[in-house]
Amino acid sequence: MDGRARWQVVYNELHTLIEEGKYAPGEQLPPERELVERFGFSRATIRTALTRLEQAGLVYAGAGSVGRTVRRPLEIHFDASKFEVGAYKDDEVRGVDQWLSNVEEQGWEGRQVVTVTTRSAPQQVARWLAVEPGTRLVRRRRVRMVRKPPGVEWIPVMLADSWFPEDVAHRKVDGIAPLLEERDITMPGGIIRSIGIRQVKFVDEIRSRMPADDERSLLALPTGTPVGEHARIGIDEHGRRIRVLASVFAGDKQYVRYELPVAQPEAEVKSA
Amino acid sequence: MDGRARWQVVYNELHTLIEEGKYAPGEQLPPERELVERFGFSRATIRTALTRLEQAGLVYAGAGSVGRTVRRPLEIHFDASKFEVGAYKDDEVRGVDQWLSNVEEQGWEGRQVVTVTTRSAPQQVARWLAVEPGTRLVRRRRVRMVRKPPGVEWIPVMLADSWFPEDVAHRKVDGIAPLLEERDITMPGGIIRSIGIRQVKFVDEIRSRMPADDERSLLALPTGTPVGEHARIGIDEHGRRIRVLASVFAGDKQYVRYELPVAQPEAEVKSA
DNA sequence: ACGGATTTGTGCGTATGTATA
DNA sequence: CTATACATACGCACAAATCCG
Repeated sequence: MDGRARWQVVYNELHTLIEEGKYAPGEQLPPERELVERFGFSRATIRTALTRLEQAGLVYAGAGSVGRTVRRPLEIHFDASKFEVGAYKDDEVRGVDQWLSNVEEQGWEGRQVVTVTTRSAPQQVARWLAVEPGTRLVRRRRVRMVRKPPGVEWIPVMLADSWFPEDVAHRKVDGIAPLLEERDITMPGGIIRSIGIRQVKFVDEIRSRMPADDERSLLALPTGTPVGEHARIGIDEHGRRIRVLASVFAGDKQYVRYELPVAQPEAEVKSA
Repeated sequence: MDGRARWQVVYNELHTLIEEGKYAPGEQLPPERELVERFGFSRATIRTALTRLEQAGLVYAGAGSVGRTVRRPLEIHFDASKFEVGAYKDDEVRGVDQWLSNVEEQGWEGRQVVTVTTRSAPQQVARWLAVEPGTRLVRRRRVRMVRKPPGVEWIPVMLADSWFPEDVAHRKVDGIAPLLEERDITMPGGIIRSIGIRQVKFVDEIRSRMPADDERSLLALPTGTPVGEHARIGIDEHGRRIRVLASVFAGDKQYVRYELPVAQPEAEVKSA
C-alpha cells in the first residue's frame, strides 16, 4: 500500500479517462476480466473501484452484455420560479400542463402517468402540511417521462406527488372532483383555483438525498444516484397549508432553477 | 437465494430497525462480527449490506473502534429567497453576514473561513458565467461551520465559492479591493454593491450530485453522502454575468428554502 | 425457441493493514 | 501496548441477465 489503496489507483485512472472523453458517454468500459489483467489486481479490488465509479454517477452497470456503460448527462431543468407563479399563461388557456411546457421549451417530448390513492401521511409530508403523522391524505402521483427524439424509449425523470387533505381533494367542480381523476387534467387558472382555493404563498424546500427503494425503481435509477427533492407547499389566505407538491428527480438528470428579480435598496422599482 | 439476495435481507432488517428507532441516531450498530453470527452469513455479505446502508445515508463508518453509527439529522435550512433579495436589511446596516443571520435565526452559532485565489474557470463555472472554460477568475471560498450549543466542535456544513471575473474582483472602494480580502467582510448594501455594481436579476440553479474528493474532505462527508449544489448567478443591468455563488452543502444536513408570493389573477384567465 | 458465450451479481473463506479507545 | 473494528486485498465458485447465432 503506497499511500493510496489499490482500488483508488484504478478509480482515478478510469475517472480521468472518462473525464477526458477517452471513454465517451454511451460507450462501454472494459469488462472486469480485462481490467484485472491490465492492472494486475484481483477482481474484488477492480470491483470496488468500479462500484465507487457507479456511486459517483459516472457509469452504470447491468449484468450480461450491457456491461458497464459511461453515463450520458441529460441536463433538463425545471423552472420553479415560473411554475405556477404567473408565467406560462398561454398554456393554461391551451390546456397544456406547465411541466410539459417547461420541458418542451427545452426540446424534449414529455408525458406523465397519473395515479391517485388515499394513504396516511408519512413523517415528512405531515411536517410540510402541518398535520399529525398518520392523517389520511390523498396522494396524486405523476410519473413524468421525457424522450428525444420522438420515437425512442421514454426516460422517467421525475416523480411528482401532490398531497392534499381529504376535504380539499374531494372538492368538486361541475360535478367531478378533478384532483381524484386519474388522468392528466388541466384547468384554466389551475386545478386548485378551479375548486375555489386561492394560494397566496408558496414555500419551497429543496434537498439532496439518497432515493428510497420505490423511487429507485420508478425512476430507474442506477445504484448510487442521489435524488433532488423539491417540495412546494401552497398556503391559502387563512394561512392553511392546502397541499404540498413533492417532486423527486434524478440528480444526474435534472436540476431546479429559479429566476429572482432583485429588490433595489433605495427608490428603485421592482422589475416584476 | 429466496427471491432476494442475502445482503438485501440484512439491509432491509437494519433499515427497518433504524427507521423504527431501535437503533437511534448517534447510537452504534452491532459490529460486523456480531451481525455475521446473528444472520449466519459471511462477513463479506454483511459488509455489502452495511455499505449500502452507508450509501443510503443511514449510517456512517470509521475505522477503529468507533464502529458504525446511525446518523443524526441536522436540518438547517437556508432561505434563498430572502438571501440578498431584500430581506435582512438591518443586518447589512449592522454589518452582519446574511448567512450568519440566517443560521442564527435557527438557533445555531455560525462561523466562516475565507480564502481567495485566482484560478482558471472549471467547466461548470464557465457555463454559469458564460465565459470560455479556462478563463482566469477569482475564487472567494468560504467554508461555513455551525455548532450548537456554543462550545462544542464546529461542524462544517457548507462550502460557498464565489467566482468573479478578474476586473470585477479587483474593483476598489476606499483604496482596498474587498473581494480580495481574506476575511469575513461585510458592507452596507452588500459587498458587490459597494464596488459599484448593481445586480438586477438572480438565476438560481439547484442540483443534487455526489461530492468531488476535495468537497468530501472539506465538508467531512462520510462516504455515500450526496451534496446539494445551489448556484446563484448575479446579472447586472447590461445583462452581464457578474458573479456566481456556488454553495455546496451536505444533503443530509441542510436544505434550501424559497418563499414565493403568488401573483393573483384579478380579472380573468391570467395566472395560477 | 433454444443454447452457448459473455459479463456482471452474489457469496464464501481467509489474511493483513490501520485507526482508535 | 493491546484489543477492537473497520478497510483492503486475494482466490474461488456459481447465479442471473443479456445478446447472438
